[in-house]
Amino acid sequence: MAAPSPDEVSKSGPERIRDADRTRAEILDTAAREFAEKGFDGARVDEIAAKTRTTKRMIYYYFTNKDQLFVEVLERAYTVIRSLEQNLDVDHLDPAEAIRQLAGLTFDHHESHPDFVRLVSIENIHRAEHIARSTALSNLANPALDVLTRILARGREAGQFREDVDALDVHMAISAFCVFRTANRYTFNAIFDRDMLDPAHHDHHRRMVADMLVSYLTTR
Amino acid sequence: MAAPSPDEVSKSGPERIRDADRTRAEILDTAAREFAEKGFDGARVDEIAAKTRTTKRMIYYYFTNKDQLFVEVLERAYTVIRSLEQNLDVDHLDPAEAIRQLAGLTFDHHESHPDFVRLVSIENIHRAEHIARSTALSNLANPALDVLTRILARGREAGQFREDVDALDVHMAISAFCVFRTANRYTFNAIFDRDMLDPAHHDHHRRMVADMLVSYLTTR
DNA sequence: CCCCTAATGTACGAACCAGTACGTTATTTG
DNA sequence: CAAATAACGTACTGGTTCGTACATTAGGGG
Repeated sequence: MAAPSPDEVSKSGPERIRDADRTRAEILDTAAREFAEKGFDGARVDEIAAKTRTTKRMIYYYFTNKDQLFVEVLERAYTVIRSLEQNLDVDHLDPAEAIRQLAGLTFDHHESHPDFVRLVSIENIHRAEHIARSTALSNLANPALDVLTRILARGREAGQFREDVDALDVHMAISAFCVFRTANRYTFNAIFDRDMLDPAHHDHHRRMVADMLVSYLTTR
Repeated sequence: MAAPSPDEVSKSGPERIRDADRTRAEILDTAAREFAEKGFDGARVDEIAAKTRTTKRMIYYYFTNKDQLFVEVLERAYTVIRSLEQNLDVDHLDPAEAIRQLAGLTFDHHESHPDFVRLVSIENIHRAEHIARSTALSNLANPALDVLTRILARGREAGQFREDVDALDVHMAISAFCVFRTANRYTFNAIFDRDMLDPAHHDHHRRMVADMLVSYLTTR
């Protein structure tokens, strides 16, 4: 909004005492970590403030209240995976191989962003009320869906893929697998004594999603 | 513990003014609903008490504190699905068909027990700290795993199933799919405008998990 | 039938926590 | 460089919430 000169502050330092953008971003970062760690109701605004170089007053100055802060945390978290998916170019690949690429990308993202998965879990406990309040999020389509739709169409035309599945079904199946490993890591480990995120299973699981989807799609 | 005469109180009524078992069970029921609804930190002990025919004092009398109450809520929730799985008899079926049965059972349970799925989500946000504190839960094996192990062994012997998957992998994949529909229902609906629990998708999804797993297992 | 204890209710406290009133300083703009 | 405003800090409050001290009663055992 303000600060129209992003060049001369490139190397971050304590030159600028007051920096709205930096303060805002720092709050958002800390809040994301704190919400992911403790849940919405478990997180403390005072604690978030304490872990920032600024004060609680600033949180309310920039974000009005705790709910709105969580809304903007979610907005930023979703933006990351969206931009990642946008860079996916698989139109030149064999449909089956394209599915593998997409599954791999989703797998990698969820594995390397556990906080994102946790934030989504938390938002689901709250019945997505924050997303509903965010025009940015409720109007945000998923670029991966367009990609998927094209892959499926090509696969069907080539006679390779079954006809009774749409892009959302496939996206759901891939997400389910990738989300579960992080979202249910702790109860699964407590009960079955297996850490799904143990590096020992990484390659196997990564191949497993891709194999599952491809074998399913190519079975008629 | 007390109440050694379970016969003459069969038809529930206000005969017995004081009934430890009834009070305890009523608290547990209400607490389960409240925790599932609001999360651990969102749930209020006062609110749970208010929705019971007894008082908050009784909650602390029977459960010591909020954490222990949640522990016992979890214990009861897990017991339900465990006993369900125990009744599964698929040793006489073709391995592929056995997998379908197991997937169907898991699918049905998760669909009809959204509160269980939510409680597990909540417990994962808290890193399974309550399960860890419960000897009953951390020592509770999953009967479905033995069933699965036998199915996989038979499938491999018959040359139908691939060799590089174990029972936990399969259980994970099935659970992931079934859990996701309920656990991520709200964010998925908010963003993609599709209610995964809409009856319109029920049969399709139910067949989908089974097909995915069977096609995956039978592909070498 | 009386006493003892398990079961229950009332009222309260102390800590916590989201949010704000009020005051101050840096930065920008004219 | 002065006035305006954006950015920031301190100290506080009002309501909430887990947990408990204390009082009471029902019901079973002797």
